[in-house]
Amino acid sequence: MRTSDRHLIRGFPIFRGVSDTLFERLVARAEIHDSQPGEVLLTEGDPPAFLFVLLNGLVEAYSSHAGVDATLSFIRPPGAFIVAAVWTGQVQLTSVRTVQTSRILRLPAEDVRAAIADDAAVASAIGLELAIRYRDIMRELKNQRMRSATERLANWLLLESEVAGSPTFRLGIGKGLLAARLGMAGEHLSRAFAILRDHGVTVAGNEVTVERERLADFARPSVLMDGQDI
Amino acid sequence: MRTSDRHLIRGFPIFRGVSDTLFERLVARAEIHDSQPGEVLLTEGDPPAFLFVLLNGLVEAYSSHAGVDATLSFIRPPGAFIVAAVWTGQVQLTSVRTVQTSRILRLPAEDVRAAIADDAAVASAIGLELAIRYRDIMRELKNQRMRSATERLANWLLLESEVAGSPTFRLGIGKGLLAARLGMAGEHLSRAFAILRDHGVTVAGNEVTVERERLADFARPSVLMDGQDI
DNA sequence: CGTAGCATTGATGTGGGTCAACGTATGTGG
DNA sequence: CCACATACGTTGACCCACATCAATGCTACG
Repeated sequence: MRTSDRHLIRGFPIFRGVSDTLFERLVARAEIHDSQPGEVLLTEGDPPAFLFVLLNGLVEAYSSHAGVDATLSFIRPPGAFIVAAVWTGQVQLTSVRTVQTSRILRLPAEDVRAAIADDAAVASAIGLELAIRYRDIMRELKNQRMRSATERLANWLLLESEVAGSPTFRLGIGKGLLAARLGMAGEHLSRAFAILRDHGVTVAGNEVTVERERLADFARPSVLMDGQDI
Repeated sequence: MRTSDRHLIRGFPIFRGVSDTLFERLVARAEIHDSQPGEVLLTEGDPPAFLFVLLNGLVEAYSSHAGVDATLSFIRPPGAFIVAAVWTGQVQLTSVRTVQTSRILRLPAEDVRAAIADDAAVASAIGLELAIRYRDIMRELKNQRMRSATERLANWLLLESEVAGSPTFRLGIGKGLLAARLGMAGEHLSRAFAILRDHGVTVAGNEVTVERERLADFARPSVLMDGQDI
């Protein structure tokens, strides 16, 4: 691994508070992998070979069962994925594929497990990442159980606009994928957008403009379901 | 805390590999609480005051939003709950209430956080618990997204029968609660049971008998969605 | 300028929610 | 021991969110 890469990743939350010695030990056999959209990084049912850290890009956790496909979550930098599988040593529950061109750090699972067992700072930092992932999925489950598809879209738009820091922004992803992410059919997404026209949303291709107040009245966002940790 | 209680909890997975010194430090300000069905143990939106460990009984994580209530998960012994909120120090995402008479250990959140920061064995053990919770919720999300309500019921019954080690067993909980747990209305649960009569399920009040093979043909269980970690 | 994706629109089907009525237990007090 | 109340489960009628299938439009790109 190049020194510049080493510098880049040293600052990642997954290494927060970790001593130089431990960092070197963790990174010794690590690899950085550049990945194109659509590349499958790991497959559900396999035992975890690496802990993955997303340096930049966007990645999708998904699953197939009995002919049904579902998108379960997106991971964005500086998040890590399959932390839980690495920690328990059990088989992975989801597959993961690249959505946007991404740069990914892979740490051999056994090295990670050894470091966790040895060092409180490592365990603490990776545990924090795991806790963030947990809360992410929990919010997703709540979102799924307690809101209609249109409400889910409304809250997604609200959050995107907030992250963009502007009422006008572009969807970073295709509408098909957005529909999957929100757990609805592509056709239904079109109709949901149509409904939201009455609640302060204007769509032009990939560009969306929202009147936040009006949309929020409809969406009823909640920090306990939207938002995101750190 | 009494010595007998101290002995009981010492063996719990959450303390696996933890030194006597750390154990004593963690337990110094801990309390054991006996709780009746229906008691609310903690409320979503509050900051975590304790890490909870379920010694015995059954407990339900749930949430309310905009007039909608949802049951999100059950925790059974020797599981812990709100691990993620304690780890991050952020507000709790769910409320938790007792379903069956339960005995619960409460460890002050700050003590837990301090111990995690200090000691790899503690961080490792509590992180493992968190990983198990993560995988639990992930399976639940998959279950929700990729199966119909009737399929969810079928797989629940299959799993219960397996845990009971017998094709005949009693539902440990009321049907109303079971419906909530499976994310469906009580009325629909009745109909789902009716459908499953054609697939090897016989119900008599609280007692269920399943022909496993036939039911499995319908339910199509998967270790990546059913089952449960340790 | 066709052809290959995507996205929208329309028609129709269905899983599952909701409301209401009706059982079926398990009490409780007369 | 019966009459009645309360809680819980079932059944039926109806409705709606959302899926599915099919046709059409839109943009892009060789």
